[in-house]
Amino acid sequence: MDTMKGLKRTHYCGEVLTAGETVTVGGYVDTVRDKGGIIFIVLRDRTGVVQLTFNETTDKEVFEKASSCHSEYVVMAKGEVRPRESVNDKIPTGHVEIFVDDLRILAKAQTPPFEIVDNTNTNEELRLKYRYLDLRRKPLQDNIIMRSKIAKTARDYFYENGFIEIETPMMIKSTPEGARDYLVPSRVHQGKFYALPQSPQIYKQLLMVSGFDRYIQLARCFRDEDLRADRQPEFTQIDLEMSFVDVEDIMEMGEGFIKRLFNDVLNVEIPTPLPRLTYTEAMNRFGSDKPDTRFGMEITDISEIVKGCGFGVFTSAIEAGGSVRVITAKNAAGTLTRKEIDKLTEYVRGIGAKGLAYVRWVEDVPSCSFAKFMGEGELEKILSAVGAEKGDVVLVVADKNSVTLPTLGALRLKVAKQLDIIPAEKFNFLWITEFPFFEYNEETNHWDAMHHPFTMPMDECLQYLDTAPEKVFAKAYDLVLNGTELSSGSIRINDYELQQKMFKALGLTDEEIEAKFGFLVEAYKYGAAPHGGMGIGLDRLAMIMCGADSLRDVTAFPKVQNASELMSACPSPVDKDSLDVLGIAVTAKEE
RNA sequence: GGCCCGGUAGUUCAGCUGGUUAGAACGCCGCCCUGUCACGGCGGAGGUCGUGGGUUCGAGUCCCAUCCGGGUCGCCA
Repeated sequence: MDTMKGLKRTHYCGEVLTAGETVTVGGYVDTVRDKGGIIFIVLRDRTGVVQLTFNETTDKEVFEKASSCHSEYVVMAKGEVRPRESVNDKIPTGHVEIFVDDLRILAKAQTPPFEIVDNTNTNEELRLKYRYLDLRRKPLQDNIIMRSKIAKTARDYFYENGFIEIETPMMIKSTPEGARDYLVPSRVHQGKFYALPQSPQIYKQLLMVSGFDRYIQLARCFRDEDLRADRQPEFTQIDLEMSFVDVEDIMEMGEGFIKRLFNDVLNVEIPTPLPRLTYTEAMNRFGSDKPDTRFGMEITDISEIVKGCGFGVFTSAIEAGGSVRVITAKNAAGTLTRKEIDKLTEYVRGIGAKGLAYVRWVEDVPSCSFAKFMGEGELEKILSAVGAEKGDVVLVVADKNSVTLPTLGALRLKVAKQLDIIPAEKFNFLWITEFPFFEYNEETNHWDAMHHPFTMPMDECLQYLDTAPEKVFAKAYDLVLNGTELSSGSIRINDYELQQKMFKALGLTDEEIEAKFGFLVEAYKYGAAPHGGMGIGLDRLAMIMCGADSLRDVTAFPKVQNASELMSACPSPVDKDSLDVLGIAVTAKEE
């Protein structure tokens, strides 16, 4: 093994080099092409690749060393840049090569368990076990580098707008509401626990009480809930809070950031102001509070048309206060065969609907699952109301609104994916505004806060707080990108009396308020400017900007579905002494 | 916790209604080759078929259980 004594790197592999200069590069051996009397080594670092050339007759010793190199060896090479005899147009450095006169093998490498190539189809499980090798691959390196650019742009933008970066604690008081907390046992206070923050919510509000006015943090957040492709148990939020502001001010700041970010990082122009939908409109048109607006297939309410028809499933849903709604999949009759529609029916049953009616218009006479209940001309009326034509498939759900809308919303996405009508290159941003403040919990029979309990109701709704919770809407706004919830924010209650009233409306007793949020409500007694903020999901933002399908592709060391990390095999048991110190006994079955 | 999909050389896969010695490609090893760049040529090694049971004369293949991974529903104020 060699040392790098006497060598100092002068260039990265991906840099465009000028013929004639002498350069020193370092990197990983990508491929060795041994032609006999001449050897080509492709050297790779995070910036790209460059070809090293060795000639047997020029320097036997260097040549021998080159021939002993294998994939993934770590080497440094010094030599003269020369134009190539045959140019490779496929790579940026393809017109030159480095004719090496000093080669150092700094580290040998075992053959990796999978090839380090850009387009791998190696099982992700194996790649995650050897994550450090997977991260050598260019697509992942590019993602991680783009994520870094996003973080830098966030800091640049918010610093320029007068924000102050402040770190809030990672070990905080557990407030067992919403998502499950990750708990950290205390050695000093046996039997007591810290929680890892689900977000810095309370602390950033307190920073406003303290008068910092504008706060920003790239905040690590933790939620002990099951994973999804777009959900990791630990994640990062671009978390901000501002004082002396109302809804418009924060949305404006958020939009400015998005515009700047996409321009700086992707060179994409995002037109502002971003489109807005109220929550109610989003639900009615798209069946979702995070609609993907890159395609149409909006929901139509046909209750008025079918309310007198002979189909009991429709009429009874309407009579019970629900509705009959449809989505129309254009030119889908070919893809959505009877068999496929049966699958969709199974799917909607799985998410709470009782069934799925359909019209599949493939022949001159549409085939309709409820045709025998339709009177003269009724089906035609429905089809014309929803703008259906030959070749289309109309999917119908009848139920209470809390079922029809989300079901059709989910169906809309599923069908669009099946039909492959979602344009991948679009970035459709959308604000969702005017969220209902309360959500009726049918299990507990009381009203829960839909956002969090510190959210300010809209000014004109304050009068209904005691009398009609369903009429209260919140100063809350979500930012949606291509059907993914990117950001969530609100104006907070800065008035002590009002906060007390909200807690009461949510059914919290004085004791509960004191135990959970005592220090926070106490703080508001000492005066706080009107304030609000938002938290932008950095991981999801990076995922979409990289065109990745999973957060794992933009997270250096991600967790898998059961929340373990395959490389280090955590979580793991700890020895008995460690538990004894904490006063903890494990009663659950060991894995 | 429920449902669906997957697990066969280092990797990606094939392997029929159960039937000789489980194949291919890439990778790896050896030899040859002075302009390759998906280098090429010749030769070679490499398999507890995720694991444990069961059915059978015989199991990669059928059955049961279990582990691991992915997706999804629940969950995510």
